[in-house]
Amino acid sequence: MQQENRKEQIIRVAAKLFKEKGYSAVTMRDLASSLGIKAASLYNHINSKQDILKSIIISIAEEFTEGMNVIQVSNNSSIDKLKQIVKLHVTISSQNIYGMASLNNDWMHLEEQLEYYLKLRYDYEDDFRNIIKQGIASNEIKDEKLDLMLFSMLSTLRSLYLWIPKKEDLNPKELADNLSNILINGINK
Amino acid sequence: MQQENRKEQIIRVAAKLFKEKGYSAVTMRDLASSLGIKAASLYNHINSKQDILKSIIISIAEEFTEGMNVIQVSNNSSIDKLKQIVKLHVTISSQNIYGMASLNNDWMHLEEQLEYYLKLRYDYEDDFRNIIKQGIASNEIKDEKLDLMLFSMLSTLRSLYLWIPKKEDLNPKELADNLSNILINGINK
DNA sequence: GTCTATATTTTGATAGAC
DNA sequence: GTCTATCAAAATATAGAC
Repeated sequence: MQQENRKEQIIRVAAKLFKEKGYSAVTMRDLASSLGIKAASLYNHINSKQDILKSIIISIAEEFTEGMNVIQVSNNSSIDKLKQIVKLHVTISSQNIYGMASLNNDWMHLEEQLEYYLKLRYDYEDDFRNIIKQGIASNEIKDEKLDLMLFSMLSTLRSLYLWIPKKEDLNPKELADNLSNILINGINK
Repeated sequence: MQQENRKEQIIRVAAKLFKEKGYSAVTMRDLASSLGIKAASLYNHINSKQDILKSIIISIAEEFTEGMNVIQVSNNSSIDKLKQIVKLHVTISSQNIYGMASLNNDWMHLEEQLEYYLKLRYDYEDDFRNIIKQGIASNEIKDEKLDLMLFSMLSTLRSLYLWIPKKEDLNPKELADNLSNILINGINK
């Protein structure tokens, strides 16, 4: 396990505070105070508050993009690709509980990187939609309300960061399996 | 249709801005500017920024509570109660697109009303969970992963405010029916 | 690498004229 | 009901000592 330097520590603690109150409501004094130093000292390690947000969001967004690229080129069925997507979200969310909050709620405060972020996001949704579409074409998935199915699955997956921390004894693989089952087969007996 | 007075207009426009940037990032000057007046003039109609947030969130939270109370006392099957919950979310979300953003993302900035809000929220989730539980007991719903089923449905329903605006020609009843079908029966063919 | 001191802007909110 | 003027506090960030 690699050692965490001060900059990484600042970003990690910032992400935690951003999850609790949102990016805009967290001050550099709040952040410094959480680290036991003065606000001015932060600037020896980071360029700006903006820059912290960028570090948090962009790295996670790129993880999703890379994960989706791997899934796309696999030769699995559409349903299996969906299961891989669920696993991707569970894995990344488990490892970035705090960062996922910023990704979901504070992306609009990105400035120079906003356009880049939005492109990654739209491309991801397009890839997701196309996998469902292929599943409809191959008769694996119901041929109705494509966008609504996408929205429903994506909403649940994007909210995982809120739910995972409430279940301490969570096995990521088991969660992914159970969640896949619910999303694909519903709750009906 | 009742006429909107200035206070109601302020709250409505504030909710829209809060959805775009979050409560903390919207200044009273932003809000005033959107209304074509000066920030100081706002205070002839409202007490504080806090008070605007409270007005937005609490009224919607109480709508959910009232809706859930009606559903609970009905004599419907558990599956039908779940369908009513879906309809409740679609209806309230359709009519409060902007307010739903604050309810979901800015509730932590409530101050005096925070405790009250959290009570409404927890009670709502408990009622929702109990309806699923009854469905399991009556053999309507799969007997597995109660909390995960609850989380999955609630995540989708709470995100409706993000999705509804993208579909202009939306019929709330049809949306509720289609969404119920997806949540209950899944996407599998 | 952290501190004190400080510059500059921006914030929510009030007083009082019209 | 809106304005101008203003306050006091809080914000991000920098300079320079240690």
